[in-house]
Order: sequence, then C-alpha cells, then structure tokens
Amino acid sequence: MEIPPVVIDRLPLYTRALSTLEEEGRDVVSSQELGTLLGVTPAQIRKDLSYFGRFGKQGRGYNVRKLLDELHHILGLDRQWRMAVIGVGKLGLAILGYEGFGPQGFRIVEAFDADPKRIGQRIENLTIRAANDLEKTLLKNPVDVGIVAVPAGIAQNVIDTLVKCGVRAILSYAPIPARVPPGVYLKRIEPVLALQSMAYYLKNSPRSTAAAARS
Amino acid sequence: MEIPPVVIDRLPLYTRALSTLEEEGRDVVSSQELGTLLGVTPAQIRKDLSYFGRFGKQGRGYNVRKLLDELHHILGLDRQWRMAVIGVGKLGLAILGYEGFGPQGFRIVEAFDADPKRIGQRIENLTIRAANDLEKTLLKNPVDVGIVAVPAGIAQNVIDTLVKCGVRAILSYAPIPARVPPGVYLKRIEPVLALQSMAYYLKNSPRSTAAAARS
DNA sequence: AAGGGTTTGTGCTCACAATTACAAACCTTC
DNA sequence: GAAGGTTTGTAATTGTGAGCACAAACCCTT
Repeated sequence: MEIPPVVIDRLPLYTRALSTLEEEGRDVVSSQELGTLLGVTPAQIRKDLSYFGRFGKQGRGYNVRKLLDELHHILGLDRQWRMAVIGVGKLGLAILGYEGFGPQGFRIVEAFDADPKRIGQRIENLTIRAANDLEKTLLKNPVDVGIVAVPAGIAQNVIDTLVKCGVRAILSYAPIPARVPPGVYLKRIEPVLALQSMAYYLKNSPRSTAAAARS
Repeated sequence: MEIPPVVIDRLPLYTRALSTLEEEGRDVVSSQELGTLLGVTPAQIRKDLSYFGRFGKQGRGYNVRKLLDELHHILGLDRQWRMAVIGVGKLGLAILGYEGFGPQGFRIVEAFDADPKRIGQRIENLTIRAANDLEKTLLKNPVDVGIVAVPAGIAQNVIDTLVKCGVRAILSYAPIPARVPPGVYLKRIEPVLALQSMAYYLKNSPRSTAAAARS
C-alpha cells in the first residue's frame, strides 16, 4: 500500500505528543484529546493511523504505550541511525551541540570541515575530519543520514558526494533548491523561506482578522 | 481574492531562483527553465503567478528583473523587517551569526537570554538583554518577527509573551506543537521531525527503487 | 445483564490543488 | 508582412487529501 507523504510527515508529531503523555503517566488517550493537543482534527489522526492497522479500542481510545511502540516501529525509530555533519561553522556547532537528536535514536558519528583550523579539533566527543576525507571516510564507515551545514556555493557538491557514498537521507540547511536522484530523501531547513512567506501575511493582513498560517 | 497558502510558500522559491539568474546577468527566463531549476512544473509556476497578475510575454517568457521586483512587492520584501531573537544558546548564536537574513531585509535588532553570564554580552553588534525585560523592551521598541530559540519547556511561555507584545510572526525552533491565536503566524523549524519522517523511507525502501521524498 | 455513554474505524462527500491542453500573443526570419 | 516556432495565461479535467457521519465495539454503572 502506498501511504501519502503528508501522513508520514504527521506521524512524528503523534509520536512526540505520545511521549509527553507517557512521561505524564497517562495510560490511555483519545483521538479527540490528541487532536486538541496537536491542533489536528481527531478524524485526521484516526484516518492516518488506520493506514497501518487498528490500534485503538472503541469507547476507550488508544493505549499510549502501545501506540507509541507501534509508531516507533512503523517509522523505524526502534533503532539507531548514524549521521554525519558536513560543515562545522556556527551552524554546524549548534547542530553538534544539540541534545535533541540522541534521545530519538539519531547519533552524530562523524563531522567534517574544510577549515584547517577546525580539522583535528575535538568537539562533543568527536574529532573533526578534513572535508577532503569525506568520501574515503564514509565509504569505510557508512552513515545513514548526512546533515549539510556548508555555504550555499558548495552545498550541491557536498550533496552529490554524499549520494555517491550511498547516503540515502539528507538534511540540508543550505539555502539552495538541491536536487537528488530518486531513492534519496532530502529535507530542507529553510528559515529564510519561512520568513519570506510570513512577510506576505504580515503585509496583507489587517492586524487582527486573519487566519493563522499553517505551520 | 484568497490565495492558497501553498502558493505563498512557493513564491520565495521563485524569488531566490530569479535572484540567482539576475546575478548571472540573465534578462529573460521561461517558466520551463525556472521549473527545471527548481524542480517544479512550468504550469505550476505560471498558475501561481497568475494569481497576482500577468507578468510574462507570450513567446518570450518573463523579464527577470521585472518579475523579481513584482514578487518582492507581493511578498513584502521591499522593506525592512525587525526581528528579535529569544534564547542565545548555541542555536541562538548560530542564528545571530547567520548572514542570510540581512540581504533579504530581515534584520535582528534585539536578542534576549535568561543566563546572567550572557546578559550584557555584546555579540554581532548587539547587546544581549535580560529575558525579564522582554516584554518591556518589545512594547517600547516593537519588532515584526520573533525568533524563538529557547528550550522546549519555556517556549510556549515565550511565544505567549511575544503575542502579548503584538508580535504577529514567529519563527520557532522549539520542538513543541506551539499554539498561537488567529492573526498570528507561526512557522516551525523541526529537524528532528524531518529526520523521523525520512527514517520511515529509509526503513521501507529497497535501497534503490523508491521515489524521492518531497522536500 | 442491560442500558447509557464513549470512541474507534471507515465509506462517502466535498474541497482544493496539480496537471493538461489549447487559443492567443509574441518574436524572428525570410 | 507572412510563416514558423515559442511561450504565456487560463478553462477544463484529473487526482488527492481532509472532513463528515455513522455503525460497530467497548466500558462502566446499576
């Protein structure tokens, strides 16, 4: 069965909300409650989940623990994913220092930079390698995900290299419309584009009567 | 006329491609060429633009300079937008140091943090203010956009404060499903969610025969 | 054990966005 | 200035996702 990408994009949201509920000690949750928690309609949640099976009980709702496990399994979050960061500037540093990846099973195991002053430095239990060694290193020690935090000018080049090394998922912070071959998955983080589209609404809404932008 | 949000989200893409073309000295571009450049169908581009007017010439294409000016005007990029950064940790530092905002008319004019060691520090021509003074400062010197780079636990609180101060556009880096009242526009930057949805495809695609994820 | 109150899973409908397709308009060349 | 080759703008069609609504299933109380 072919599942719509929008659905896949929502599953992590559900996962996160369920984690919070579990930490609060909740046993059961309804699509209704989950919906208000996330700003999504209950029907949407139920339909999304129904693509994968029947996880709830009528009249009761979903077992938090069980649904969370199911979603982890569906998304492939029940294992560790190895990631490499390319580019250790200010942004790369922030990425290396971010504590949000590890707990979700995403571990940064390599970091690369072209600056001779950076190469060899030890940051967050990692030794920065030379960008020149990117290909050689990744071919020997493959990673699942590449995080691109280099300037726009060389980003496509870096991405091509990653693809050549068999990396099939790329998270790019570079402000370019990068292209990847079929079978490689690319997500872009684009704060400037986000700001620019919000500017439209700022400019065109009469200061109070507008509907909120979808985030 | 009511324009679909998806269309608004694509306009900044067009803007960026046109900027590149202009720097290269190109005078005219067809929807065809722009499309291949961005990975979008030509018809999509033409239709998106037709919501706002008729900017092209049959048999010729679009004048790069003119279309760029039009889009700048439509999106409200022909002015300066004032932004405040809340949270000056590693991420906040990267944001303050990013050179991609200024050239697009987005200027960071205030920065706040709760850490006494950070308060008063001078970074990138800006003096970090105390988080306690957030409300007072913004009420005196309003900003158009708030950039939230604080830990998840206090993010909703910060967002509520921003809204109270009349901030109508918020770019949030906090991993929470933040809610804002109607008339306030919120975009979230969520690298972890992006990774989690890619994990699904990594897990479920047979290593070469899958279609690329939409980015 | 029966009844009232919930909540799920899903067929159906509706809305809207993407694509197709083509007439009209434009440029260039002969 | 006519003809051939492009490319736009848009009407019409197709495709797809979101919302609605309800039967079936479950819990709890009496």
